[in-house]
Order: sequence, then structure tokens, then C-alpha cells
Amino acid sequence: MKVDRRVAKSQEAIKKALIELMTEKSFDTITIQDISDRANVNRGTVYLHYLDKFDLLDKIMEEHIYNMSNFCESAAEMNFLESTVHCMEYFESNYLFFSTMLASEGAPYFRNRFLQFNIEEFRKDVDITQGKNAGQSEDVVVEFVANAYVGVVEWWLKNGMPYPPRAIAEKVGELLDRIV
Amino acid sequence: MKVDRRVAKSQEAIKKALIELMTEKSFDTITIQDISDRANVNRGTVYLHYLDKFDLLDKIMEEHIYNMSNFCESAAEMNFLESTVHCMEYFESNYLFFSTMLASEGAPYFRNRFLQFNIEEFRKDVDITQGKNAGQSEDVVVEFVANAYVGVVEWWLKNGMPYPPRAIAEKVGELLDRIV
DNA sequence: TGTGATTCGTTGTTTATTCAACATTTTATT
DNA sequence: AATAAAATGTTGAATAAACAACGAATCACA
Repeated sequence: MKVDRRVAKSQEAIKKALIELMTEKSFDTITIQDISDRANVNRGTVYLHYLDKFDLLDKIMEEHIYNMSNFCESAAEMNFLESTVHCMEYFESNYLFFSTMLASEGAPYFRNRFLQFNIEEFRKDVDITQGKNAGQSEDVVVEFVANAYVGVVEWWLKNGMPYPPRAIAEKVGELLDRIV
Repeated sequence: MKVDRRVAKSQEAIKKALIELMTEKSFDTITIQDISDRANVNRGTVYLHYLDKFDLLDKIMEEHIYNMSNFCESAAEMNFLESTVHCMEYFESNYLFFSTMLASEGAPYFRNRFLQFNIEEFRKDVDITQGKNAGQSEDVVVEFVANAYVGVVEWWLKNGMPYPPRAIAEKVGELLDRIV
């Protein structure tokens, strides 16, 4: 079933408003009033869709994780390098969101959520029954590689993407290849 | 009385949509369907506010004429040069609208409307009872100067504003000074 | 500590927008 | 010229959003 156009527009405006505000001030100083003002929406409309600003932030994060997941799965038939390039391009095209969410100290929520997602993803790829990780601990390898990956992405975004997506993908890809 | 937020948002989206579409194709090939799609608004909403696309275009034009008028009157206490600079800056900041409306062959409406407005404005300044235009025909002087002014503005916008507002204002101002 | 201001979360009512449907008209294609 | 496809202009019912109002909670600061 498709959502009403009004619902979609209101929610888009509200989500965009929060992201924007988070680039300007700390999350806990942001009020619902601020958000509805910026979104050009009645204050009650925010409560119509979200419990509070934390719920709103949660929904935004989940949606981005979900989109990112789909986007990267759509690259499943590609080889490893191409799929990494694909993901970096996703980060690039959603730069405002990711840089805000990773940079903002007020939102360690997202970094954790993002890390958890990547842990699950890498877990699918790690094989400790054979190959270079035979005999290793799955948890250790997975934590190791996920933290490394997230850290680099974080650095890349915080520093204004000093390399183009393909270049960073190649560098990261080469390192990931040594682990998983 | 202030307008409902929904009304304002819908109308803004619809007006923006038409301007955008006019940069892409001729006015008469644009349908109400196109406009509502681009504005992300139900087709019925367009009819709720406007009779048809001509009425919509009329309202857009009138609104811009009105805004421009206010903006330039707000410069009434300035000297001649400064007020001309002010007007050029208005054109610059509404470049999308004016260049579209003046460039688009499908909209000779606006050029005429714009010209008429300027004729009325210059008529206030022309004095045939004394000074350099003593004995002249008011209609002739007014038509002369308004057409000249509109022509230059049109040229300036169509050619991507090759001079900054102040520079073009100085050049035009010097010429206007010789007439009125 | 107290007091005024702001935000909160909720409510009831009003209103604008959506959506689907329809017959009609215009436009495009064969 | 005939036919299909798309746009028109209009309905009625459903619904999301706006708005104003409220007491309660929180914040600012004297």
C-alpha cells in the first residue's frame, strides 16, 4: 500500500529539518519547535508521526541503514571492488546525512548502529573453517574488520572525502582483502 | 489574515514547478499534469487555486511585478544610481524567473506586462513642462525610455549577466540620465 | 528558592489536500 | 478519417494537516 502524498512530504520535511539542524547545533539543544519551524510544518504534525525527537532520529537512522543495505545488496553480482565503489558512492551522495551523523558528537547512536550493521554484513563473508582465517575466532575477525571499515569511512567523510569514491574503494578494498 | 500553511506550500510548489518546466520546454506544451507531477501535488489541487495554466502564469507574473515594485519603491529615498543598483540586484536574485520569462518565446506575455509596468513607472519621472524634455511628447519619451530600459535588462539577463549589478546599473543609469 | 518563559504532549475542530472516478475534450498515430 | 491515448475539468468521500487551546513539565535566571 502506498502512503498518502501528504504523509510522505511532511515526513521528508521533518527528517530533512532535523539533519539540517544537527549540522548547526547539538542534538540535545534541538527542540520539537525548532524542527517543526524548520520543516515548515505544524508542531502537532511531528507528534503525529513520531513520539519525540529520539524516535525521529531512530527512524531516520533505520531508514538510512535500510537504504544503504538495499543499495549495497543490489551490487551483489558485482565483484568485490565494484561493490565497494558502489557503497562509497552511496556515502558520497548522502554526504550531508553521514557526515552529520558521524561527525556530530551528540549522535554516537548512529556510529554504533552503523557499526552493528557492518558487523552483521561482514559476518556473512568471514569463513573460519578454511582459508586465511582457518582457526581464527569469528567474533574477533568480524569486530576487527568492521571497526576498521567504519573507521575509515568515518575518517573519509569527516575530512571532506579527500579521495574520489573509486580511489578510496580501491585502497580500502586492498586492505579488506587481506583480512576477509 | 494569514494564509494557511498548506495553501502557501502548495502554491509555492506549483509556481516553482511551472517556472522550472518553462526552462525545459515551451509553455504551450506544458500540461496541468506536468505541473502537478513536478510540484508533487494532486492534479485537483492545481484547479483548487488556479483556473488553468494561463491563470497560473498570470498570477505568477503579477506577483513578481508586485514584489519588484515594492522592492524598488523601498529604494525611493536612495539616489538614482543606488535605486537602479537595487533593481538590478533584484533581477539577479530572481534570475531563474526573469531569464525564463524573458527568454522563453512562449511567454511574450511577461515582456509586455513588464514593459507596461515600467512605462507607468517612468511616466512618474518624466516632466515635459520644464528641463530637458520641455515641449516633448510625454508618451514618446516614456515609451522611448521604457523600451530602452527593458531591452537592456532583457539583454543582460539573456546573456548571463555579463556585468555585475552595480556595473550594469552605472552604464544604464548614465544613459537614462540623458533622457529623463 | 522562586518566578516567568518556554517547551511539551495532547485535545477538538476546521480546513486543505488527496484520491478515485467520471464524461468530455484534445492530441497523437495509423 | 478513424481510433487510441492523454489531458481536461469536475465531482464526493476520506483523511492528513493546520490551528488554537490547554495544563503540566522544564528551563532560565534573578
